[in-house]
Amino acid sequence: MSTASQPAAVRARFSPSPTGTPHVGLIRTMLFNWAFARHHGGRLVFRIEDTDASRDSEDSYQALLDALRWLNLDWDEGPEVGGPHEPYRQSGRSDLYADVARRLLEAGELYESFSTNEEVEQRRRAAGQDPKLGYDNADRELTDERKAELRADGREPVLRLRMPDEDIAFTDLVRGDIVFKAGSVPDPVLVRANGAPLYTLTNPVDDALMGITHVLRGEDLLPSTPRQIALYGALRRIGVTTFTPEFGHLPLVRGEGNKKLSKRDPESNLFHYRDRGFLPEGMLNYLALLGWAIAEDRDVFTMAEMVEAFDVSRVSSNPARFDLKKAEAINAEHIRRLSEEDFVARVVPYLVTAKLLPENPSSEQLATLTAIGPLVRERVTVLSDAVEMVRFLFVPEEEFTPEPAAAAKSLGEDAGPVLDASIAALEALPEWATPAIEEALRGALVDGLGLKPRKAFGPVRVAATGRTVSPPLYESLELLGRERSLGRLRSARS
RNA sequence: GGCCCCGUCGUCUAGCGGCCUAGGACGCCGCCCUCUCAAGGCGGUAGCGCGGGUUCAAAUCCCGUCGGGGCUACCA
Repeated sequence: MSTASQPAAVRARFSPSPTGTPHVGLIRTMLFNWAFARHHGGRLVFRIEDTDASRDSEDSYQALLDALRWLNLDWDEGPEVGGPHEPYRQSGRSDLYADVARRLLEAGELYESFSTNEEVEQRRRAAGQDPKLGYDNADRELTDERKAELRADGREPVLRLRMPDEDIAFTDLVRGDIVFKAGSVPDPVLVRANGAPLYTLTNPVDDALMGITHVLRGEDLLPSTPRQIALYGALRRIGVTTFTPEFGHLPLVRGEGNKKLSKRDPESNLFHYRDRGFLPEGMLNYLALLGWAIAEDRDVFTMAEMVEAFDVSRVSSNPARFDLKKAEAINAEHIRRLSEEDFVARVVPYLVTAKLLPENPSSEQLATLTAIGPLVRERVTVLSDAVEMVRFLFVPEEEFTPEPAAAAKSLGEDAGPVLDASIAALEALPEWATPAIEEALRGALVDGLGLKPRKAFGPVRVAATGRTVSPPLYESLELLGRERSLGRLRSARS
């Protein structure tokens, strides 16, 4: 298909419908468009396709903005930033569509169609064909008299696009040459009988009006490409645009099993990951891996590096399964790369949500968190993991109590001597610091009681932190302080 | 059913005719380190769907076949 007059400057776009919660597949599409536009120094247009009032919602629209802002994916034209093609929400562009539709109809590119689904189905059956073949283009050559009769019957027509009777071929940016045989795509409805424009009209018309040069979207939209290219032909003939954009179809993101990740699947909800404490950079890095690789031997990278290296033609055409384990591993790596200060800043909101810290933590609390930070940073895969890991440091003393399972395992009968020896050794300490604590405990338990290190510290750990798994013990005790540490050991003893 | 897309370890991928005895990552298993858990180090497990053809040579090209997926609305 012709792409003559292709402009030099890249203009990509992201054009979701505000339905439901932001979906990881949708965000992956945004990410690739963003990286593509940024890599080529082009512009990214963000457009909201809200022409279906029954499904769209303001909440979903707000959630979309929220998601993009959280991820730091910005756009050059669109909601909240404006641009030369306002408005960027299709619900505010009705007049534009009506005008283009009228011109298309006058030029004979569109025609009035009165057939109901039932009638089409009947005709298909009568001809011995599968009704699933859809509309049969039967209304293409309706006479004015016939149309008048139908109108007199109280019927109102939809507007359909007259598809060309030839193969439609194009070169997909990720898949290469694709051909749809002539006659395999029925004339699509572009405008409803009530005059409301459909996605089939609004999407290509806006792309044309906004000068979009590259359309990167999910593979699920591949079958709609021939009719869009056909519409583009019509739009060029009536002078709405001078070129047809290039198309690239991104592989589907699948969930467990082989099915496309559905919006109904909780694993597809982007906010689910944010709530658990995925970092934006970790999430984005993983999403980028769904269909793209920065290098043969590397899979952790920053967005700046992605922008630098991104190349659509290197996007895989295989569907990709969303693998939570891998996503977590990538995220954990990004967490470890955080500076100490940054890690603390990012983890605070999760501690606040867990009610371990007040909205405005005291400088003392922040100092404690900063001290324990590096030790927990390498032990979490998502930020919310930090909550249970530092709980023992921030929980009100009267509420502190070892986890039952941990207590059952490590604070039984034989823990008595261990706790007694620990208490005695720690009480005698002149200085409450990690090296001294270690020396005292080792002396009392390993040398004194002859215990294996592995065995020796379990009861102390559970008594002091409440869990069998904790940050390193001596550091934890130092931060807990002499008073609280000894208090907990004593109460575990009784 | 029709149209279209896809087929390399369990998963994501590298591979674009010889560098492949198929590389990396996650996962999984083992060992080391070790106060728990991690992190880190070392090692291991596992794959070109199948059948033809082209070629001196095929994971790479062609055909077929089988399998998976998407779409098939007056949704987007």
